[in-house]
Amino acid sequence: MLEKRETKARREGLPELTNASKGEVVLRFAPNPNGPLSFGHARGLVINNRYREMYDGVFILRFDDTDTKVKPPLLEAYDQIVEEATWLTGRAPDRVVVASDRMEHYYEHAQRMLDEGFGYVCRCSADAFKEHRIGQTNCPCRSQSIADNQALWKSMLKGSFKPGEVVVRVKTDMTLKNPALRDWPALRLQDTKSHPHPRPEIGSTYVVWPLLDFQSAVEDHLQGVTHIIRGKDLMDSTRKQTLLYEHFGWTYPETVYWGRVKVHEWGGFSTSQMRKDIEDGRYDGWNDPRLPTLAGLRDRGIKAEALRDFWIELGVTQKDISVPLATLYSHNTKAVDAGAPRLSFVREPIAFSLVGEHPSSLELAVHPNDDAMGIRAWNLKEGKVWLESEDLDHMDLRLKEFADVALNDTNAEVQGLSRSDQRPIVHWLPAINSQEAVLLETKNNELIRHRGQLEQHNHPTGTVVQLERIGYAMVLDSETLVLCHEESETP
RNA sequence: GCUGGUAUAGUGUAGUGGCCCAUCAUGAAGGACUCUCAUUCCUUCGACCCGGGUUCAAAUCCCGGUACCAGCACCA
Repeated sequence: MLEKRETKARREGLPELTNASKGEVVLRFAPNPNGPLSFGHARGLVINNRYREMYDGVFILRFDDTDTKVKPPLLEAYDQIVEEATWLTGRAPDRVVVASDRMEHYYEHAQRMLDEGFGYVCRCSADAFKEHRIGQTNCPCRSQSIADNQALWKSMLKGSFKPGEVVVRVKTDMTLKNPALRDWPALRLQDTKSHPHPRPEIGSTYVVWPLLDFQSAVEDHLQGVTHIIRGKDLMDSTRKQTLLYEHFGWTYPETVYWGRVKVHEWGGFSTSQMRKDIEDGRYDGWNDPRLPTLAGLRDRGIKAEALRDFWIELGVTQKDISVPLATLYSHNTKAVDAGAPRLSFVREPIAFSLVGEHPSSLELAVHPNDDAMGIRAWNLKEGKVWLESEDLDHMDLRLKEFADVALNDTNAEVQGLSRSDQRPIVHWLPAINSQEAVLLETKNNELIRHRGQLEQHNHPTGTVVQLERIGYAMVLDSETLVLCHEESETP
């Protein structure tokens, strides 16, 4: 009976990792620091970290910064990524590894590859080699002697070749079924004179640089990585690297893949494109609320907890998926509501004078479900109040928590304090308790500025409040707020 | 073209031969509560890509389609 119920129960959280035992799991996540972290990176961080938690393992953050031209690293990104990862996972990475600091290790292994004859220096052009790959024929360089390879390698290191002229390949088999695996390139040359590495301590020091598949494979072994969780676009990487591991006599880590994720509301944002757009001034910075970056999300009030719940819920299936932001927002609402002080914000305010008998002050709850959060005191002596112009299509309104009123030109006549009928309830604000403010809203990649009157408060910058009848918003400064969850575009 | 991968409600997800006329979340619609278009609670809607086969029994195994995605870069 009991067993039946257990097997029927829905699996919670992530599935078990194969071949994993507590205390012996080493995981890593390796972004390219060519910009700060994006929404998609959060998946790698969250999933890897949850597994670290489950198995009491080690989590490594690694910077794969081995390309200085196509995807040049951004110097500021290194620190920012560590900081963002810490924010997201609630914990600093156990280890931070920077590939560009580990070049000697990669050289050492390249050397060994040539010495032991499972790698060679190839002087074919990219096009020429492509022919060999398609035709399943060996290129002439493949049969060079070990001594020739060693000599060529020395010349490479000395800088006797130009980028594009020579490359180090892993000897696999040119007749392999999968063309992607045939004698794949492991290291190449980069012109670091005209494209220096942005880290000053690296700069133009090296001309020979490892490619991802080689660098990553060697580094995973050096760091003792046991499980790799990566996108399925890297499935062939696994196969290439497994071939290399066989040559070295190593055992390849267990791998798990996830599919592609698209967000309905965001098209294809690439880090390189965002970087360009920011430089061109189309966005204010990496934390612009319109951008799908971690910084952008954080700075408009999306909590790390919501991001974590979101990604754990999606799990690690290999399906390519497309998710609406509404799902993330629903997680964020859960994370934020109980602690969000309520505030009144009147957009496009119209002034009215309160006439008739009424109390001179009013006390409102900071949070309707939590008395402990205190009260808000409003002063009604002056009598000037703000109403939202959109609410004025009715002349009889109920001012929330206060009174039934009848509107005429400029007066709001108090008809009674208790609710007497089903007239609409609207939010409002005494002028004396309010100040001018702007509410930012992202919509269709635009930034809309709603001007209005905001209830005075002393919540610090970064507080997520709830603007009654509008939505959750984060305090940016004394007169600016940003809406956390923009309205859905497809109702 | 070659190679590999994936297909469960609108969107995600659970499910590894009988507990499944299929789980949970989200969404939509309705309702309760509430002096917010919030929160909370309740109800309803809605799916196993198609066609064969194996089996007493298939979402689950096999075969064949179809669709979508990825790799075949001196990017990561």
